[in-house]
Amino acid sequence: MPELPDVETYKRYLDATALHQRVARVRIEDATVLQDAIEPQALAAGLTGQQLESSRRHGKHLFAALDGGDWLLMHFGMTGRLQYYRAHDAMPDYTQVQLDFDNGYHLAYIAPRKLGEVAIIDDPDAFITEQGLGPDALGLGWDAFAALAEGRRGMVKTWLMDQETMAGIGNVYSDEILFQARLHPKTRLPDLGQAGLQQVFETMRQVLQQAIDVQCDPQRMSGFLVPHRGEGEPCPRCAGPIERIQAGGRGSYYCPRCQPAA
DNA sequence: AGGACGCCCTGTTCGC
DNA sequence: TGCGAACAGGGCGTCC
Repeated sequence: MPELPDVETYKRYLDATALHQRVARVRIEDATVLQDAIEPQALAAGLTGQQLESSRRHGKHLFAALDGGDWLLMHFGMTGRLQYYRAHDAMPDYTQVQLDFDNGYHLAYIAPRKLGEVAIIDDPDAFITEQGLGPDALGLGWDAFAALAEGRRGMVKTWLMDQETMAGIGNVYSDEILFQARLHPKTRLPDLGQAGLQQVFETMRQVLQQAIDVQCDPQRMSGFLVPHRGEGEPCPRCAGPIERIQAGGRGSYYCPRCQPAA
């Protein structure tokens, strides 16, 4: 479930571990995550001899600048993550792509369900435009957020999750935002009103920032629905049973007491 | 435009 | 105990 807060946490992890070391070798254990965007040989050639100089995140995408000018692109699908580890430790299970640095350390891109993407691109901004990604959800101000809602009549949940509207929010955090804003998962945008929309905006910012602050550790997310995503789990507000319904084609967890239908 | 649905992908969980 | 179905969910495509 790597969404914006998770990928931001990965970014900080990468920044704290893997920058400014020369890539001595690239291991491609399984090319599925290259998604036909790049040939394995081209990925290896593009990374070997390079250093990761810096990184930036847009929504759920992470980009690392190479000193040669290109960028390493990483998307994590639903199970992807990074692990930086010592020379003699075992390669983590489900490592798909790994960078071996000249200091002996490794950076593993791990994705058990292979739904992510690893590639090399020359320009993140062009990539964002080509993919049709909207602005990063955490970089949005109120005016821009309100403008994105204009004319939209669908569910708030699917709107928040639509990466072309804004980038970064997925199923888990859209549920969380609606839970904390006390809105039913099927609430529609026109039913919000100006005050309701503002409430969603403020809750969105708060939820994303708080998740980042605790490095997405569910055990530290007090008051969050995240650690209670399961039918019959106790609601963190009222202790009533959490329910699951389909909304926007995804399983959606919510508290029927705290989030009554409008 | 919006929404339901299927597919990709595979480890884990659950029901019989 | 074992086996298959359901589920997890980001992203994409299709159809109504």
